[in-house]
Amino acid sequence: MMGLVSPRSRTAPSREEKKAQTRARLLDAAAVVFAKKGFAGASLDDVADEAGLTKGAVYSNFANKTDLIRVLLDLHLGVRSDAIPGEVDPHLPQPEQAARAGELFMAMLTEERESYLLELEFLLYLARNPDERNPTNYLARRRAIADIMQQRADEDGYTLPLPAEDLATAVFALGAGIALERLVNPAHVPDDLFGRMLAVIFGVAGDQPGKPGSDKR
Amino acid sequence: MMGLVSPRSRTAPSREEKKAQTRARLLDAAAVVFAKKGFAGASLDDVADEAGLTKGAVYSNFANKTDLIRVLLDLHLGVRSDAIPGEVDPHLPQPEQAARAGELFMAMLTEERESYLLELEFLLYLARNPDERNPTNYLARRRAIADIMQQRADEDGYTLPLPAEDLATAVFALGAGIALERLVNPAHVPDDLFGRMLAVIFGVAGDQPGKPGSDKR
DNA sequence: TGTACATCAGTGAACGCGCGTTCACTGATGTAC
DNA sequence: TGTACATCAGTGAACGCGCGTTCACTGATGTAC
Repeated sequence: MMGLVSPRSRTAPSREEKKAQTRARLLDAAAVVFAKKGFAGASLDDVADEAGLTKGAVYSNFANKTDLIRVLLDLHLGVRSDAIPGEVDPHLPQPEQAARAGELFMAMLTEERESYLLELEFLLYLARNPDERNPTNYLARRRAIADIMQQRADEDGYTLPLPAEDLATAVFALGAGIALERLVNPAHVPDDLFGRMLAVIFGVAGDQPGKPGSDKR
Repeated sequence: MMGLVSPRSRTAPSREEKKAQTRARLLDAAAVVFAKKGFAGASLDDVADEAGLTKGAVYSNFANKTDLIRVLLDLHLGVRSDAIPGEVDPHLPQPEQAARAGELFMAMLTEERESYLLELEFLLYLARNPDERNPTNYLARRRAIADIMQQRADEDGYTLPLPAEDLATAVFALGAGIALERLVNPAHVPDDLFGRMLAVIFGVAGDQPGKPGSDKR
């Protein structure tokens, strides 16, 4: 998100700018390192090294390791998959929307295995530290998806098989479960499984095996 | 003086027996402690304390911490949910089978939160250590479920919406995702969500408006 | 504009603690006679 | 049956290392005049 080039950019960067930059580098490095080794398994030296800095830089920008984890958590959780509904053309027929959404999700999993590892680490952390303020915008995200699903169902004149919010929860859960399985056994999960399941769930399950003669439109 | 007992129990236990018992106590303790703190976060002192023993007992029974993790992994992975299909009465109508299986799964989640935390820790471990021999009997379990689903579909005369193996993968994934969400936000996942989704997926989702009554052959 | 001083982000070394691992030992169990 | 020795599971102390955290310092940036 670099906007207009400020006059500053010809000058030496200000202290504030440099500090913000350092902080960002540390957070990026932490995301990489924590995904790879876990919160407990990764050291602050690992993080600093990955960022090309020293541990002192970490302590100059964060109170301690836990604080770093919390800030990172606020920054990352759930960001991954929020963009998908907006990228699916709502004018396509429903089964193709399902297939397309499934495809996008699977592509994301493949490209950003690391993000998902980090997210799992976050979820475990939250599950083990329930006192921790839960920064999930989970309910807002779920409502957003639920609204989209309801709206498209209304427009296209079909009925959702479950209340929209519950369906949204289930779809998230299915995605998370598929992601998890893929993380451990990539070969066991076909690429189009998520899309096909979406089609089944939304009740427009195209052709079924053993049922010849079903026509695509 | 207690009366007659089996000869063994009057005798002092053999060395071998005592060792096996110690090993079992350590493994139980490790399951508890690793679920609570994670592999990296929990120390062997924690494990030994939980078992009422000392670290030396751990090293007398396992080569090192990694070995303990591996043995525990072999022992626990996937054991949780395998029993469910056998507990569902196959003579019930399909939607009730779905509801019943969902109910059993949810009850298990609630009662054995710790087991699922441990399983997640395992999965993360496997995802991060792909060299590790993957001890999952995952494929066997999947095939077993797939066979059961196929068989019941055949008997009751309906068609599975996806090839049985893929459907089994998806059902596992849905369960895992629901479990994950529940772990973090127990209140956000209705108790009967899994059962209702199973009913939807298996195509007997009560009445769907706009779809004429499906007849069994 | 230049000069002198103040600030403070990041450095690098140090500290102390907890951890995984090792090891000499002990005392109960097993074995030979 | 009893006696003498061997074995070995588990103990408890020790070791060394890596970690989170602290701190005196440095040198670039900021400020006052």
